Amino acid sequence: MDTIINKVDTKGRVSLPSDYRAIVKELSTEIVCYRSLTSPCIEGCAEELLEKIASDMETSLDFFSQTQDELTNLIFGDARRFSFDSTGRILLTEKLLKHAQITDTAVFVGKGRKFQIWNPENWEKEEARIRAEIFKNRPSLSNKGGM
Amino acid sequence: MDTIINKVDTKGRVSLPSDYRAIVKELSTEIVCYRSLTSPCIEGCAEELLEKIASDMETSLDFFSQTQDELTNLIFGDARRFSFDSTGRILLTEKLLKHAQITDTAVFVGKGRKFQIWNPENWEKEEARIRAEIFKNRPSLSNKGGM
DNA sequence: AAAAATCCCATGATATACCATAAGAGAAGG
DNA sequence: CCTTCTCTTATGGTATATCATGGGATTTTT
Repeated sequence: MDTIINKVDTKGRVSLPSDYRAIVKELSTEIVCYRSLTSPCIEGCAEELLEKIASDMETSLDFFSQTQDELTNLIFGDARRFSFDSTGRILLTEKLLKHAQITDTAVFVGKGRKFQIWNPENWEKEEARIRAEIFKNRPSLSNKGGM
Repeated sequence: MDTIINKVDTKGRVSLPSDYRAIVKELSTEIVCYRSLTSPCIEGCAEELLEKIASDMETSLDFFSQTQDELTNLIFGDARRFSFDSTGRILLTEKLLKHAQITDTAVFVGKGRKFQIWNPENWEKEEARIRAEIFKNRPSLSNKGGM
C-alpha cells in the first residue's frame, strides 16, 4: 500500500483509493473512520478491526476499569461507518475534516490493516519526522540486516 | 456509533438518530432509558440488552463494592421504556432531562451496544477529559492496540 | 375541561445513489 | 519501440430518498 493523493470535492466526498477499497471489499462495503488519538489525521479500517482494537485495548488496561468505560465512549462515540457508493467514494464529516485540517486534498497512507488520511502538508512533515526517527535508530536496524 | 446533535423541541421531543433507530428497530420499536449512575447523562439501549448491560456495569464498577442487587435495582428501578413514533422521536421525561441538564439540544454518543444522551457543553468537557486521560496512558495502549 | 401525550402531515436540509465525463494504466498490435 | 485501444479509476454533476424538525390534530389522562 503506497500513499495516494486524492481530491476532496466541495461536498466533502473523497474517492477511497482502489487498492484500499479492494481490501475492505472482501469483508464488506463500508469502512469505519475516526479521529486519530495521537495525530491530526483521520484513521480508517474495517469494522471488524475496530472491535478488535477496542477489545485489545480493554485487555491491555491495567489501571481502573472505569477507563474501559471511557474508552468505549471515545472509540464508539467518535467512530462512524462510511459506506462507499458505486464509484467508491465516501462523504467525510466536518468533524473529521477539521481534525485533520483537510480542505481540498487528502493523502491516504497505508498502515497495515488500517490507514490514515492526512492533510498533504502535515503528512509531509510527519513523514520527515518518521524518517528522522528511523535514521536515529539506524544502528539497531543494520545489525539485523533488515534494510 | 458516532456522535450526533439533535434538537429538543418545546414539547421535549427528540429525534433518535436514524442509525441508532435502525439497529433497535430490528428488535423492537422502543428503547429503554435511565439515568447514568456515573455521569450527568441519560443512557439508552434496546430492552433486550438492559439486563446484560446491568451485569456489565456491575463488573466494571466493582470498586464501588456494592452488591449486585443494589445496582440492578437502581438501574431497573429507574429505567423506562420509550417508544418512538413514525418519525422516530421519543418524548423524554423531566427527570431524565434534568439529570442530564438538557434543555433544547441533546448530544447522542454511541457506546457500542448502548448510547448516552448529553448536554452539549457537558459532553464537550467530558470528551476532552477522556481524551486527555487516554492520551496520558497511551504508552501502555500502543503496545497492543495500535490506535 | 385542561393538560399531556400520541399521531400525522408538511417542509427544508442533507445524505445517498446514479449517470457521465475525464484521466491514467496496462495490453495488444503494428 | 511506439501507438492505439480498452479497462479501471477518479471526479464532477444531478436526481432521488431519507431524515430532522416544526406545526397541527386527535386522543388519553387526571
